[in-house]
Amino acid sequence: MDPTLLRPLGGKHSAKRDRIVDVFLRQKGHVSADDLFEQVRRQNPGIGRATVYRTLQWMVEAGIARKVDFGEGRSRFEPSYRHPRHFHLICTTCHRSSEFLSSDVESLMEEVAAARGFTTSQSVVQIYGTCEECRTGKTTPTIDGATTELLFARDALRMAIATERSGLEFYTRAAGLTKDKRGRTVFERLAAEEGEHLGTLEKRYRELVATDPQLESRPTFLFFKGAASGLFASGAEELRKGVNDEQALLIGIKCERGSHKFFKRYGERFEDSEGKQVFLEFADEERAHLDLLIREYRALRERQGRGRSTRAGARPRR
Amino acid sequence: MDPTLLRPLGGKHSAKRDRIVDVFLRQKGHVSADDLFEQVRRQNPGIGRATVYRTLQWMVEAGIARKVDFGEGRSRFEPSYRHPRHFHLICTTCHRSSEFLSSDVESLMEEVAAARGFTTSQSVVQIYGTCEECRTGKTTPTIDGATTELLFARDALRMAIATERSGLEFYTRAAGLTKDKRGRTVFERLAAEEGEHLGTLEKRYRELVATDPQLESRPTFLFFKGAASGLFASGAEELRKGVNDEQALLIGIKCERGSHKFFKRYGERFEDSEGKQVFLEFADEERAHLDLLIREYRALRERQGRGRSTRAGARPRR
DNA sequence: CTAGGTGCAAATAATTTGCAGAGGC
DNA sequence: GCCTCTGCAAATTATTTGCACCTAG
Repeated sequence: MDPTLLRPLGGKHSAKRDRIVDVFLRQKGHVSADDLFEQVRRQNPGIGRATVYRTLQWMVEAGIARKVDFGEGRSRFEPSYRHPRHFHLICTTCHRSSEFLSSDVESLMEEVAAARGFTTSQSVVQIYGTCEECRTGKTTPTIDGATTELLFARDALRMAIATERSGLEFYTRAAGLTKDKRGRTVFERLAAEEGEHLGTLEKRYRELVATDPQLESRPTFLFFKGAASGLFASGAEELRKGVNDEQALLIGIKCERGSHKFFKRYGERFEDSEGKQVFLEFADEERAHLDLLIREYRALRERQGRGRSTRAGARPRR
Repeated sequence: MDPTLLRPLGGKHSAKRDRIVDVFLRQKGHVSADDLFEQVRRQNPGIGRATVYRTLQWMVEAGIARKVDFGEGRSRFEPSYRHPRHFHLICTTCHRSSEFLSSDVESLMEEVAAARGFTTSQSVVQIYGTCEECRTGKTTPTIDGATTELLFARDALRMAIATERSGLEFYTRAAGLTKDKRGRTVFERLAAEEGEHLGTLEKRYRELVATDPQLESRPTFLFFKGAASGLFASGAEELRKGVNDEQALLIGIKCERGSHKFFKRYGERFEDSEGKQVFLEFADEERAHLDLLIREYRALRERQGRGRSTRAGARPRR
């Protein structure tokens, strides 16, 4: 995680190397070795080109930097500590590249690698083609390094909001449906908490958007069809079909499991430490919800005299 | 599709260029420009290095070749006419690479590109890490260019067999379950046809495996979680829960739709023209099954006096 | 006849290396 | 003091280009 932990790997400390690393980490987009050399040179004459190359090489080995190839005949580098794996759409006409993140692609790649007994250290996804602008002449807002962190935050928040919104709907509906009084109280409590989360997230979202008026109109950065977005929504859908108390609990358990995973996964990737904290906190709370629902489910079954048995609750966490 | 169609693009014919293209297309793995130059030189002295470079450049533009970068400081090339998009697992220790294909990754990438208004010409997925062999010392069969087509056929057949097998189970079970005589006949007929398909596919599979005794033990090449593999299987599962005639038809419709799509998609990619034909033929037949089921579904509803209405059948094809 | 293809050798461009000296531990 | 880092310049490597010549259409 922390790049400084990796730094000592290669040998002795050196002021010059530290300067290079420093300049590099401040970089926004993708630098070529020579770009970096010039930048370093400007602030710090007396550093040789070879040292920059050597340091770059060492940073890649140490996992601080990632080498990317846009097919221009020279390599470019990017700091790797942010989004361990983001991908590139590369326009072969204007030679600009825009980034995106896709959890779905990531997890599929993990599966494939695992199936082949391959231990992944890093993955590259590059899609070459023609960008909208080059094809139609219409200007589209570009995504440069500077904005990716904002976009990440924006999209993660959007998804979180969608999740909480449908969570709220789900629990409200479930509370209305549940006959058992105790169960109803649980659902009401959860609804209240989701509502609170929703408020927090929406506030953060508004604040974020306020920092950059164009932010909302920029294209999607984070693609994620999995767990989060549709989870509670489809749960609410199921409720509409009519279910009994027990089924409602089971659906809730499934949803919270996904929800917890979502907040955990993206919380860890947040760069903005405040945002990260919010997400990780929520992850914990969703976990607590999950446990609550599981307890409730067990209690229900026990009251029904069926005891703990066949399904769910059997693996309360993973 | 056919590379020869693209050949005239760049200008005049030239015997030398043709020689280079020829040697290149015969290549199995990933050649570097210099590798190719030497190969060409061997058979055909008097061809200059520059010409090889120029031809390679031109082949990439024309779509005959694909440039891949394994981070060795030089480019490698592969013929692109086979599998438009396959991906690489690259071992950073032994520097060997093995290929795989994943429909799921492909379709996700298509979605992302489309969402950004990006027209894709080619995509690169490279996963760097350590292969099983380098990590454990155990030797694993490698996949070289020579075997990918066989592996593709093997995996496509395996999936097809699994599909047909569960299709057979599904229809047999459905026939047993259906009360209506006419409906039963339909299911029986479909069961018979799936059984026949299954026979054909198993025969092809046996023949294929006979050509290379090690084929079965090689690792998976084609990863595909989507539509096909689990479709009928989950359909059969649903049947077990108990459904009425109408529901059985609806499930069948869903399954056939996926099945048709599967055979179509992979049929198109088959290199072996006989295998291709089988798949495409099956795709047509599955389509016919689909139409039959839809007709049957409508008839059923009409007999029940409910007429054509709300769901399914509304969009018989897409 | 002429635009484009080709060989060779020279040029370029990115990156690496040899070596003498500097600096951290 | 020793081992590693560093700057500089020279070397190496992959790829491109200039130019005179050749060849298909």
